[in-house]
Amino acid sequence: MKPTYDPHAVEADWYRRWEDAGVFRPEINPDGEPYCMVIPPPNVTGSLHMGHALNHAFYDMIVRRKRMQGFAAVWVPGTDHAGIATQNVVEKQLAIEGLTRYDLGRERFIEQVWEWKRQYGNRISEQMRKLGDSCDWTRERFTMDDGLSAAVREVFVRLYAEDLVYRGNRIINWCPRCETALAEIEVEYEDDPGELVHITYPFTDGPGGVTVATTRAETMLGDTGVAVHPDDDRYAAHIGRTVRLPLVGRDIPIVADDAVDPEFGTGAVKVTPAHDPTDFEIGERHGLEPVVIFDRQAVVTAAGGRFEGMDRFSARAAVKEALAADGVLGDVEERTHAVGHCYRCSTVIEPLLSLQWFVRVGPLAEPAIEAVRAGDSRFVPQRWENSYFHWMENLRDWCISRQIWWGHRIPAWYCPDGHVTVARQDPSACGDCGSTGITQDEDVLDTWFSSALWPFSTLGWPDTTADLDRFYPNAVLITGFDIIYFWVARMMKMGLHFLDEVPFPDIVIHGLVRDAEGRKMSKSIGNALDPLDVIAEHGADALRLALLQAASPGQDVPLDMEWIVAARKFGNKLWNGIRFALGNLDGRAPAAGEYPDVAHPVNRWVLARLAEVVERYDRLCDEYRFSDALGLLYQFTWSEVFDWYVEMAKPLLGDEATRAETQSTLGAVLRDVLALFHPAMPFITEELWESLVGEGFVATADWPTPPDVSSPDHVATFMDLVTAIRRFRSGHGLSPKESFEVEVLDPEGVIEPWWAEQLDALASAKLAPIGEARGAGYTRLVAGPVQGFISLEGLIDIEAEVARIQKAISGIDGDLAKADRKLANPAYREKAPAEVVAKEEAKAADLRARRDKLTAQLAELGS
RNA sequence: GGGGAUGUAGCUCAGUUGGGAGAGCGCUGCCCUUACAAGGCAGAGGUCGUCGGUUCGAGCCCGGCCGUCCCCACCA
Repeated sequence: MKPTYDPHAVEADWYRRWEDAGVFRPEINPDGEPYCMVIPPPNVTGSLHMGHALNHAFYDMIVRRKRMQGFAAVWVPGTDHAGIATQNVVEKQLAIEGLTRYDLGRERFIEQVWEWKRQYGNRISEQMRKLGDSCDWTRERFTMDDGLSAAVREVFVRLYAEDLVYRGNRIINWCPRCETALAEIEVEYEDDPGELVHITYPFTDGPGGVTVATTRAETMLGDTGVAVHPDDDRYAAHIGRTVRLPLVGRDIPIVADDAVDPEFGTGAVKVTPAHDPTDFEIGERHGLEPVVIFDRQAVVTAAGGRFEGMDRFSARAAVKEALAADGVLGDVEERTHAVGHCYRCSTVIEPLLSLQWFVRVGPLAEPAIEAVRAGDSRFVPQRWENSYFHWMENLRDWCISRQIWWGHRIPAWYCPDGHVTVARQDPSACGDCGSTGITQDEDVLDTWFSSALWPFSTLGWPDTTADLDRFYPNAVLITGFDIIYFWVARMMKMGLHFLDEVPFPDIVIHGLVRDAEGRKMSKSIGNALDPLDVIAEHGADALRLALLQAASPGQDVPLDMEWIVAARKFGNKLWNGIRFALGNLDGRAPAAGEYPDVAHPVNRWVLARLAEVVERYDRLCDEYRFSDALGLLYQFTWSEVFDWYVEMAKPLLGDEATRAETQSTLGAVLRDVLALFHPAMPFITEELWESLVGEGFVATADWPTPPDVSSPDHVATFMDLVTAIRRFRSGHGLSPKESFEVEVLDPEGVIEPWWAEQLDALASAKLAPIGEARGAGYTRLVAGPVQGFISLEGLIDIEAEVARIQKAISGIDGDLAKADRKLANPAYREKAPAEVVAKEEAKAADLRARRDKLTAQLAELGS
């Protein structure tokens, strides 16, 4: 074995070996309880980023542990066709050749996208292999494959039959660049600078007029009314009158509507039903006709008269200019306001009246809310439930049609008479009138429509498959809070509606990966760490461990290269710890699950600690507290196993009487450490397992369940003495090589023969038993059950010793004062539990005794 | 305008039934002790944002204030 851990060498080959052996298939534990997780499907165009790395680290931590625990555990991988995103990528590629998708036509364009998918679509799965993600690739799915497309169609048809899917003319969010409708949630609002423009609309039946305020002057071309609040005294007299729309010349009525806020602007609102959701509703209530003035690229149409052909921003300037020329333009004040942007391309959204398909979400949301209230699904951390409830209770219907080509085409056909046929199989004639002149809806479904079915469509639904039967509901879903609404809520709705069961009982929410300064990692800031670069430099194990340790439940994850370097150093530590063991074991470590019967206190101590650690580690993992779990294991491994146990094992290995049991103990402990770390650091642990255990994969080894060994309590006393001696040495600048004689008083008979050998090895100190406490000329090291004294003869630095003791005294004074104050309080004695009081009394007595001894010592030192 | 999170060591963060303040990194000193200098040993460093309340006892529970961040909402 090489003396330095090299992640590249270690990570090169294991993935293939695991996959070849079928380790990642649930069939490897044929009798195990099912435990299924489905991956949040990455976009097929995607490349692995830190968010994936974090999410996958959680998933893999869970699935690898469950597999070792004997579950028929499976992590189902797959990718999402990502409608708009993928279409954009391919369109950009075409643009290089000077082509648009219209040049190719629908059929050839889609074929082009499939071609792209064939060529680049498995990039991300290759990257996942580098991360070590233990997915069952034999079950890999794609949201546009035949099975999932069938599921999509089945759901659409059934929802339509139940009147939960409908087609309607509504104001939707339109992206003029993508040329498609978007759902509410796909719009990102930002506070952008803008201006509030005042325009006066003159009365048609007399002098004067009404002044309205707007941030979108150009939409006045589509105004068909002016609205005021019914209780607004300023306008009460004008309700029912008409004004003449400047530039256009249309006569439009003044109506009264509750939706108007009298406090805002002038209290009078121009109403543009075709281009504003609120205005649309006002228009419906008052019979104001919508006038559409923008086309699909947000260019003014013929309805805009002389402004036809201008895009909306040019039109805004031109309209203002024209209004000013007409003398009806009033104050223009600067004002920031929330402007919607497309979440895919950031283009400013245009609210537009158009005919779209919608999901009626109210009836679907109810059971999904109830399921979380009833605890059928729980969020971890729980506080996300509030957001979930708030969201679900305020849903608007979900616009699911998209005017793009890449996606599941809506299975609806129209005949010349306006009948709609929705069918599982492509029909050849209208379902109502039998007309054969039918045409299919041009639109495709929102990508999230298919994502919502993912927990069961991947398992074969609507067919009744063995996998569906076994693996639905899934065990747990892990995701970032940013897609709770996009995805989690919708899976809940669809899962409950079509399978009558929540898709997963546990929903674990994690944060975003941020840089060392706490900024969101993004390509534009240039602060994004590329997981593949990190893996290339430090290995996937280091990346995974760093992410898992840094990720407190539900919190954002600040990630600095230093964390990764530290994690890699831990890998090196592990590597060398095993190297030591291999040099000292005669054969291999005991097989998984085997523990030696041990007699020596040091060996018993480490096994007892191991048992405690495993128990706590398991509990933390079951609560999805991986950061705490790994922190615990890391601490145990480095500080206790390596820093203490391995050092204490050295003399034991050299002694014929203790050699064999110490070899077994060391082997068993390190073997279990490897197993416990495996879900977090799969590669290095597998490599080391091969050397140390030499049998099977750690990936399929039994999860450690160490025996309940009673812990010898005087090992801790011994460790205290060692530390005290080292501290004394360090405080006096004494060489580590210079041997000490430590005189020990042992009234309780705690000291055993092994102390002498160990003390020599760990602290270069010799034990000299004494009958009574030393006084003048000595200094006291420890004052527990065992007291240790060192002769000050020949000790140069008396001053340092005085300082050391004084510091110790002042430290004790603080604690003692606090304890005394507490004990002097009658209310405390009365109300605090007896054991707490007793503990406090013992503490005070101990502090007092130590203080007295130190004071006496100080006197003896002549100060 | 609602809702949520957060404020603990120089930095990033733990601290879950309220009962003697922790980790990692950084920093200081000593040490190349044959598993590991990507290491070992020892150490310094905190009025737990602030004010008040509950309690025998508060980093933890309650309220006010200050700071930072996020989400939601039809401010035209």
